[in-house]
Amino acid sequence: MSNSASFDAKTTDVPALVLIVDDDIAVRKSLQRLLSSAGYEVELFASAGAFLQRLPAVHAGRPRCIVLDMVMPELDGLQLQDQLAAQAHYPPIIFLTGQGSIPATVQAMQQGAIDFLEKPVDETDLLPAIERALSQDRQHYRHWQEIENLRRQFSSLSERELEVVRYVIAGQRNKQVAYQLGISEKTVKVHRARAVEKLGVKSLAELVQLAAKAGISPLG
Amino acid sequence: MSNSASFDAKTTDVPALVLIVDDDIAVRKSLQRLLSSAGYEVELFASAGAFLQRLPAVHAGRPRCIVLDMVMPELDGLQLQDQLAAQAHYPPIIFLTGQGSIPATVQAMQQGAIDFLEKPVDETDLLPAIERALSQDRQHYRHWQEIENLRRQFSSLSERELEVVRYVIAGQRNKQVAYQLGISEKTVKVHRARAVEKLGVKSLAELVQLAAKAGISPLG
DNA sequence: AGCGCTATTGGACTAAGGTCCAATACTGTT
DNA sequence: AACAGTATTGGACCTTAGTCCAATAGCGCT
Repeated sequence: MSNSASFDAKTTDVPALVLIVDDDIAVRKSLQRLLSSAGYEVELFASAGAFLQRLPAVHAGRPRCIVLDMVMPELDGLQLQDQLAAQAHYPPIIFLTGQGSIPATVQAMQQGAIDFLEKPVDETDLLPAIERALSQDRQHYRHWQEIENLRRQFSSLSERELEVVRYVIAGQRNKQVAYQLGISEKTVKVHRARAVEKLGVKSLAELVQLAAKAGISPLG
Repeated sequence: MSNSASFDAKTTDVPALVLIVDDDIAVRKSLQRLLSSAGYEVELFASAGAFLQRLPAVHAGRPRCIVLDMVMPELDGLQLQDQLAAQAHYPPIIFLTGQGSIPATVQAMQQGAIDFLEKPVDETDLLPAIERALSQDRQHYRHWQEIENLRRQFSSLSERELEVVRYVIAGQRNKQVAYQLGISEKTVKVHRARAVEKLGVKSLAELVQLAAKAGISPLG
């Protein structure tokens, strides 16, 4: 009836998920042991390709991060990072590397990696890095969720109502809006009142701020 | 002109300024030669302390960046970066290092360095890094300047006027504002009109958006 | 055809905002 | 003491905005 599957995955206490991508099975197993015993849920991937297949199913409603090997056959770590950066919300990345170079480190960090560690990795380095990554993911998710909720509210407006709102938040008078839309001022008032009611705001000031947060651009 | 074809300092207005901090005089001279011939204005500093003394006089109105040696006696590069991070607008930092370690690289990048290069540095690495740094500085400066202009506009309001504005952008009616301030509604109208005139806005919507940009927090 | 949603308009009325006018009082400066 | 700036208030008047009420028309769906 209404819109599609609206998941209100209330981030109660979902266990954090660490996604490990490394072509060396010994490394995977070792990391899994370490991170599992530290209380994280862990998934292992032997290649970037396998990881990319799984990623769409990894729900964003729980804290996640990626522990990513730098050198791998086919897609290497930096290339995978590129792929991820192309999409909207991807988990924070912690790079691991056997013989890391400074240029590679710099590039990874410039592209947004949250940390870059050398193998063999010590847990006193890895665990804090994981926590920072998860913390960032939580924060990003909360922010993204807030925006999404706003978008959902605005999508409950009819086309006309939204149109009116866009003029109103641009500072136009009802009369001007009516003229621009070729309708009567009365109608504008109705749409405006409906919009205000649907969005649950109590003043024009609130409406303007809400629209700004939701990224609704003014018209006129 | 002939040897640095693609990376001349193409600052349309003010010449860009590169601040070089290195305890090795040979490095300083070499960088000065390279960057001067590339069209940048250059200042040299033999220590972090000397640099910090000079910094307050470096005007933010021109594009600037810092080329910073990692290892130095007394304050080293990372410590200087810490010092700088404490203050409001500091120039983007490009690190140089003789024998860099990956942890140091990561730390520098996490703290906001724009690049991290190894000595001896090649100009095909350094010049693009400088341009990125200057570009970022220009952008930050424009943003900072915009905020400052807004703050200046708002500081032209009287205390009372600003107070009224803070209530108004919170969505309060004139009547409510009058009650909260213990003055009459008429007076609120006057202050409000004055504020709107001083700020050069034509509607409440604009006022709200302007105040939000300037970081004016609502009241009530 | 009937139902529900959306868009549209009108009248009458109240509340609020904006704009003219003019006035008093306190402050700090010259 | 005279002056400029700010804060304050009032009245009269007009323009907007918001709120009741009620109504018509198109659209897709059952």
